[in-house]
Amino acid sequence: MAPGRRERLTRARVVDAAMTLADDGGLDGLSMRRLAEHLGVVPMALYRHVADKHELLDAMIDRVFAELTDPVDPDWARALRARAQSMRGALTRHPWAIGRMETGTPGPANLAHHNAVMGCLRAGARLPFWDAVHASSLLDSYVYGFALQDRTLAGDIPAEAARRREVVVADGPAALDAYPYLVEVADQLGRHGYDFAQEFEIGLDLVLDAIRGLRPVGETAVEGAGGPASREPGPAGG
Amino acid sequence: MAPGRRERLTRARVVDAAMTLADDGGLDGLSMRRLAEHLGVVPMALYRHVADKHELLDAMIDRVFAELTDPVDPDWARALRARAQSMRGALTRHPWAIGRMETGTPGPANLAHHNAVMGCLRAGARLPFWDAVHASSLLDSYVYGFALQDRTLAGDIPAEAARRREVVVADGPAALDAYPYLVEVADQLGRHGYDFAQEFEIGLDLVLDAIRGLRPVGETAVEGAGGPASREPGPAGG
DNA sequence: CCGAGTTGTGTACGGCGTACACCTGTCGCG
DNA sequence: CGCGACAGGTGTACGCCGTACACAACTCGG
Repeated sequence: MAPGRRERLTRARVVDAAMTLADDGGLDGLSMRRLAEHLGVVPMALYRHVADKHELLDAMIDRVFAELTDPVDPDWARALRARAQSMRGALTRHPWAIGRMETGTPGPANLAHHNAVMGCLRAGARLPFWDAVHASSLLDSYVYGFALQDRTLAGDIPAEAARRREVVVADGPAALDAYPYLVEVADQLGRHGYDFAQEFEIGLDLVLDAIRGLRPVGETAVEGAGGPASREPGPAGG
Repeated sequence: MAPGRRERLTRARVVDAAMTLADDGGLDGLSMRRLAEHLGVVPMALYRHVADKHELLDAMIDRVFAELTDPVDPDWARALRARAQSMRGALTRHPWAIGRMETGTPGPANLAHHNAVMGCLRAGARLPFWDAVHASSLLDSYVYGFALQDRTLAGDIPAEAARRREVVVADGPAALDAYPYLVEVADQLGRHGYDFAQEFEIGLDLVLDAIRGLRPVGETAVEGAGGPASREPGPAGG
């Protein structure tokens, strides 16, 4: 075997392999020992490159943020839409990430993303500071929340609808009458299917419209719009 | 010691204790062994009342759904608002639940909740079936997503803002220029504080307004509004 | 009072994260 | 070329974890 019969371990290689393992097998399937084996190395070797499992997870999260596209669209709404879509894509590829996106120490890609969103809202949409905060909160909440639901129900929806129906029925003979609206949902979804991507778009449109509604109508331009500058008091006193 | 010198173990008692442990200490702090000790019992005793840890978690989740209030307000928007607020309250009390609300087999309280929401939208707001689905998806996504962010940032916001600023600065001397909008956020939040409850209300209003916008204006009543009945094709062929 | 079934116990196994001491391969420098 | 230092990989070990399995003790209908 030539010089270095095995590729030297790197922090990057460790994080890469960890993401691969998590992508198929979930976070439960990711153990330091399995990760080490996957890399052809003894478990403790990993600790030369990450402080502990927690730090590894933080690094993985920032990798997810790093996958987000950075659109240059001058239309702020289109740019936000692209960011939201790219976030949903990343969270669909890495469902294990959802519960931890805003946990732990934020990495640089995380910071860059949130900075860019605020930039869209402040400089692009010309929103006053606190309106931009509200908009950012609403948008993030929607995207994260949607991904959260998407994640679990992402499988075969007609089958899942049928299964849910079984659950309801198992609850007792009168259950079908107790949950009439759920029965309708199960029936319709079973019949017509359900496209998460399209559902996401519909909600995203509603959210973006709501953000548009924050803009003072007839606003034209000028005034501190080029950069950050607060103009109003906070929403409350903490 | 009288008959049964120690209260008999019950599934309910097990789930209760598990929620207490999870409420302070998070899911990581909840182990079958600690739970058993907390109940003054040997670990394996728990397995007479829950099949395994997974089933225990499912039961805990349905307990969270069971905490939701069931408002009787005839105004559908007020009812939805109350439900959303009560969901946020429950998720704030039990932050460990957020990532698992829609995972695993849904329990009866879960079913009842979603059935009630669809009921509000179909019978109350008189939305066509697919609009009700969109509205439900949007509302749930917002509430879950908000809770997800709330959970991690729930601490002392000014301190957190300062910490974030440190993180940014640590990134390099030019970082403050690289993330101007984040710096603004950190400064403003540090100065004025941040009230999650109020932020939630603001976003919730926007979401409810958006849902109101789904209603055909001038709609008056009648037609299948009293109960489920599909009127349109699905959003896509899934 | 007894026998059966339910409920709690003891022991044990394999897997986990990781502390700590050790070996080894690599490279700068004389 | 030789060697010393040091970063990077290893081996062993500890204390947790979830839980399978066989057994003991309590409860209760007959």
